[in-house]
Amino acid sequence: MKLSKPAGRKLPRRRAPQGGRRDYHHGALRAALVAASEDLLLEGGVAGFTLRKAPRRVGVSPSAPAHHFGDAAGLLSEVAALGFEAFARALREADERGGADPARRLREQGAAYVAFALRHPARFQLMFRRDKCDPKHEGLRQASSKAFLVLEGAIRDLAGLPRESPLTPAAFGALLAAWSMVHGFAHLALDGELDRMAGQPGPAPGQMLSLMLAHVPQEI
Amino acid sequence: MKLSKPAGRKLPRRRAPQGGRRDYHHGALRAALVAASEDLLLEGGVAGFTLRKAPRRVGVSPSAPAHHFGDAAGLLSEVAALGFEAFARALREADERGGADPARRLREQGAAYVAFALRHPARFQLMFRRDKCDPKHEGLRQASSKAFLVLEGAIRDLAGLPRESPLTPAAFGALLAAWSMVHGFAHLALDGELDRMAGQPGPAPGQMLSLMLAHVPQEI
DNA sequence: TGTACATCAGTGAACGCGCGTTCACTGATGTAC
DNA sequence: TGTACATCAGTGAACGCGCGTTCACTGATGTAC
Repeated sequence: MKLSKPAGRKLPRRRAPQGGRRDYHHGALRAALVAASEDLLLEGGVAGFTLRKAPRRVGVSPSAPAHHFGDAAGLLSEVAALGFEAFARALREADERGGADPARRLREQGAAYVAFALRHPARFQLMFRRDKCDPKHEGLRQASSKAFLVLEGAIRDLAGLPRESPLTPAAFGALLAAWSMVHGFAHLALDGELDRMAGQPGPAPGQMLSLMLAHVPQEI
Repeated sequence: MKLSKPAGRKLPRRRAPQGGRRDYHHGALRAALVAASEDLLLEGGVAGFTLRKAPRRVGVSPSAPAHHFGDAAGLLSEVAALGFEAFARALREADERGGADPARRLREQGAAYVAFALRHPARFQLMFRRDKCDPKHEGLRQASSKAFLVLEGAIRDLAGLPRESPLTPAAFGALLAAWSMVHGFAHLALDGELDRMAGQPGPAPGQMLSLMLAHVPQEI
């Protein structure tokens, strides 16, 4: 029988806000579940996440997450939204590093895009797996559109278009080219295709990115 | 109790090679399992495939696939290898449509790359999920490298490099830019990002591709 | 041409596992008076 | 300031399910003599 629990391995599972007292209430369970989910994603990708593992990691019962998030999509949407917030921040910082030159801003954003994907592969993977998320999650929708607007801003300035006007077809093409390029590079790198290519004589993976970024649109 | 099977719903599960006789031996089980797996991938993506569903579809016992493929990775590797064969064929045909102009060949390949991904989303998804495949599968290795060489060929001709020489850094950058661009576009399209973008005023998804392909490297 | 036997191809019941979800419950917290 | 009570937050056992894998088995096929 496997019904008895493994003895003596109980980690202190809740924070004790004052002194050593154990609380029935966790106090910050919502945030703790999000953090645990990020760890799970990092370790096993989207497929490695389950709605049981996250509470287990926090030391809480399997039914606890339902209280805060409903189901898996609810929890993952929260994680993805936080990912997009950080992503948008990274893109904005890169954009500022580009100074007054829109072409340089675009290249800096491209480098930051790939860097984010490689530094946070789990977040990145999840962020573009909307099928795992709740399409009605407002925070996710807003955060992702925030990130997109940073890219669109640089394209707009490169094309000399004012903020409100619709994009011209040429500007649209440049936006798609830039976005697709860095997005594809990130995927190829994460899927191991670039390592496989590096078996042949050629530049090291680290140099590949800057060689490619030379082809980000310079003018519109 | 659920032990009894649903009555009267047994499809004829094996081919009867001569007349109506039912064989104990399937005759073409290997191919049938591969075909069933492709259907499963199409319906539910990589996550929708299981090693039990494929034989169930063919009308064969759950332990049958082990005989031919060992495990899930073995079966999926076969599917991925066939996918890469078809992919390489599509790229080669596109390359030929480009005639004597290497830049045009590259653009045609780009269009074919995306078209293949959108027409065979399940195959495409699996082909770049090597974690689901057996890294030692020889057919898969060869088929994928065959596809890659079609792309490399056009880049080489665009740069005026002979077949055997290593790629120059500039040629490498162009190769990465072209590949990443179409690969990223395919992913963005399959993940629904382009549809989401199409909510705003802008070109229709069908036009997006050709607007982007204008940015495929034209010279090296 | 016939027969014995090895090998091949597939069966089907059984295993233990982790999953998502449900359910009646209980301990802690906040609020009204 | 004290008390009653509603609400909130989390428990833990139980459910039915589909999964991958194992196992002894058996029917069909191919080969040697």
